[in-house]
Amino acid sequence: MKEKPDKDYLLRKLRFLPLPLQEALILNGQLKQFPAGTTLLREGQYVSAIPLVLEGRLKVYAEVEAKRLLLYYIRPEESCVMSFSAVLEDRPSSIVAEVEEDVTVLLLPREQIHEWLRHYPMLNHLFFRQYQRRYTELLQNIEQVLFHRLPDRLLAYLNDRKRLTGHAKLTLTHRQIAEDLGSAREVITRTLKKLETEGSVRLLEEGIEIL
Amino acid sequence: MKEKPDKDYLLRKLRFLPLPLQEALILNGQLKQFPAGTTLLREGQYVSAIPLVLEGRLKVYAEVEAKRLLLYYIRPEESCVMSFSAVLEDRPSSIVAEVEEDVTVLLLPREQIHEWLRHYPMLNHLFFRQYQRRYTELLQNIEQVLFHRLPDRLLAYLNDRKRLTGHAKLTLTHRQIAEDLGSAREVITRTLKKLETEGSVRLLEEGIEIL
DNA sequence: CCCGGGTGGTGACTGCGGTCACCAGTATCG
DNA sequence: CGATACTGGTGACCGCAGTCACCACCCGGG
Repeated sequence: MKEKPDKDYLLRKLRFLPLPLQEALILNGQLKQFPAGTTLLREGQYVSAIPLVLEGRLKVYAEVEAKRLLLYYIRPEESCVMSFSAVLEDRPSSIVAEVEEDVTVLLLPREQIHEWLRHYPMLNHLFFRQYQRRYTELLQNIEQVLFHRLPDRLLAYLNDRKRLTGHAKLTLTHRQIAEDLGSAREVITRTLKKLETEGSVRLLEEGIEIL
Repeated sequence: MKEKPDKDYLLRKLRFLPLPLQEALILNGQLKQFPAGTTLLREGQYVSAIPLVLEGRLKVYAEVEAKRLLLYYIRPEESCVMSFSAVLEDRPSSIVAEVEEDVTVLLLPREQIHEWLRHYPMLNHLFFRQYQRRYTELLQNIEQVLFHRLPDRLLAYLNDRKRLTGHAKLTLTHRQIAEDLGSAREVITRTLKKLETEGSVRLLEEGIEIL
């Protein structure tokens, strides 16, 4: 029975949940930290725990034959719906999760999940909301891909990043952007130039400024 | 208090659910039928009930500026996740639902849903599975759109239809296919020809045969 | 009967964006 | 110091697929 020094931290981070659920999660969850750049989950892997992000940010991709498409970000108080399905259906993951900003996650062991879902309506509700959010996000994404041209998609992406980071100046390489959008580096360069002449962005040495 | 003559029918169709839940659904649900071609739900509409399909088939589209993309089908014992979110979050629908084969649906009033979700773990589980299924379907869809060419997408679509209807001969117009794939009629004609020369399909007067 | 609506079929054009090849600038490291 | 490996930048090319403008059918209704 080792005393958990993290308990105060956890209690603070889990305040958005009802108390009995907090206790259960703290007792059975596993607190972990990962530095930016870590790949938490690869395609085809099985998942043994559902991650609940407390701090930092994860990026989730679909990956097909070395090509990637950014699906969504996981921010504090959020979780990963793909891991839900992997756990609830016991199927391998079809996505890739990477750490974008150093994260602290609470790993919820799959054994207890079903029971918790029954006992704590709040957790159930949280999971539902997650599914619903991710679904509409994915839907918007597919609409972007199918019905909008690259300039629009790129601008939408940049605005997302702006909201996400809180900065109007983004320090992203063209290559990174290309990967997130499933496009090519040169194409992004060209398109950014185009957006600049249109006055939507300004290209600086330090990064891209959204106007 | 009118006697429900549909009760036997409903009991038969709801056998996949536990008995108390069956009773609750039968008591409060509304049985409805719609002929093929009916549009049940338009973009921007609010939803007041969650449809549970008992017979027939619905088609669900995303619609953006007169362009469509087929998202999924709803078959017996299934429901519509977009209506979940519309009900649970009280937001307007962003999709279109059409009847493809005459359907019988049981409409579950939104007022009771939350309570049922709490009281009947089975319903809760059913909803989760629905979300999960739709999510992976949508994911596959987006991968198709982004990473695969039209011939592949078309072939995948045709094989879906084959599984769905059970017939290897499909009676679809090129226009219908184009709408489902968010493409254009002429393009589908061309691509079908290409698939025929490759030996993947055979074009007959009565329809398309999948080989 | 013709007319209007639906089918499928085809050729020509076009543009988006992915690919290739290459260049220059900068930073890091042995 | 040169070697290497990142970055962004650019011009040429080209293929997929969306669009336009047709045509030939076939069918049902007035």
